[in-house]
Amino acid sequence: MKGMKGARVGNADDDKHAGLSIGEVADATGLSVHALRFFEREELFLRPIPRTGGGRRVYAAADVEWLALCNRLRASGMPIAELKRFAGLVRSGPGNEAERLALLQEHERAVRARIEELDASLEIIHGKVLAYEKHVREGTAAGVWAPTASR
Amino acid sequence: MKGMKGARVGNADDDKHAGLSIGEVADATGLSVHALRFFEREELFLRPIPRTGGGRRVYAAADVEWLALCNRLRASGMPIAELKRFAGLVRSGPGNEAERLALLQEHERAVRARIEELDASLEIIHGKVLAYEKHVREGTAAGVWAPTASR
DNA sequence: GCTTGATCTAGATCGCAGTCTAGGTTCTAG
DNA sequence: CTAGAACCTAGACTGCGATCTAGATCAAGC
Repeated sequence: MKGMKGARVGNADDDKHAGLSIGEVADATGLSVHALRFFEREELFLRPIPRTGGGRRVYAAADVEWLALCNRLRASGMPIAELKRFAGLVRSGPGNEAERLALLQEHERAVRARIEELDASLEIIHGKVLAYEKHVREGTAAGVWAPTASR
Repeated sequence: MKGMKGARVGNADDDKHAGLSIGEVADATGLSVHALRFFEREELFLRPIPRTGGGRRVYAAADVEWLALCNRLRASGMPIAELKRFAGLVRSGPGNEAERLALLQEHERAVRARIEELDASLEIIHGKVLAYEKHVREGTAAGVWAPTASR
């Protein structure tokens, strides 16, 4: 029972999972323990993460859920600074929902724009792929290949 | 006629545009002159860019076309290192088309995967936006908002 | 000829988002 | 009691992709 991380054995909350260690949260979210500490320094959590008597972080399921959303926002290109702003809004409680909405809408807009840009690039790239496929298949220099000329 | 950069006045190739200055290429491609020099150091061009007697770079239309493709590849997330590899393949002339094709196919695959990831994130984010819109409209706490709890 | 703007090289610096290190401390199984 | 895994803090370092600086040169219009 060495590599069992923070699971307090025979603690009766083996199932209830009252608190999670940083390692468990890392496993659950895919973030590294380094990243989790970094996120905390950057104030990306919705609350100060509480500690055990020994000084270790004790996360709740809600923190993991929040991190899952953070992961989505990050994966869709939201910079840390903006995520931080969002976290700050949520942290300061009700009353700023319109602001949060605006932030999310703006991000949604950005993501859609990014997807469109990728679609446009994809079209070009796919065109190149087709040209090269044809070239490789038939030997016809339909794309452009001369080292000096271009492409 | 001060800000006319590299256009050689009355040189008869006002229209033919035999050679472009770095500034003109910057304007044409959206890359900064710094970036263009950086690209050259990184060997991303298909040829050594020739110089005037005075040591200034003289680009050809083909270079601009190549940069346009580079921009597309970069915009779709291709790292400089991979672009460099591609440039190297093209530079070394015919005979490696299959390798170029493989590189482009792999990139196409990566771009499609990235788009799918963004689509997935977008769905989540849009869901949040809808929840917040409803909340702001109706005051119903349908999303999750408590500062301590989560979200 | 002189001023002004564009360009040159080499190298330093930047922002982002972590990642890693050093030097400890805490826990838990055996 | 002890080994070893997991954890702690503060701060240094990394990789990428530029971007900027310094100090000089070149080119064009007046």
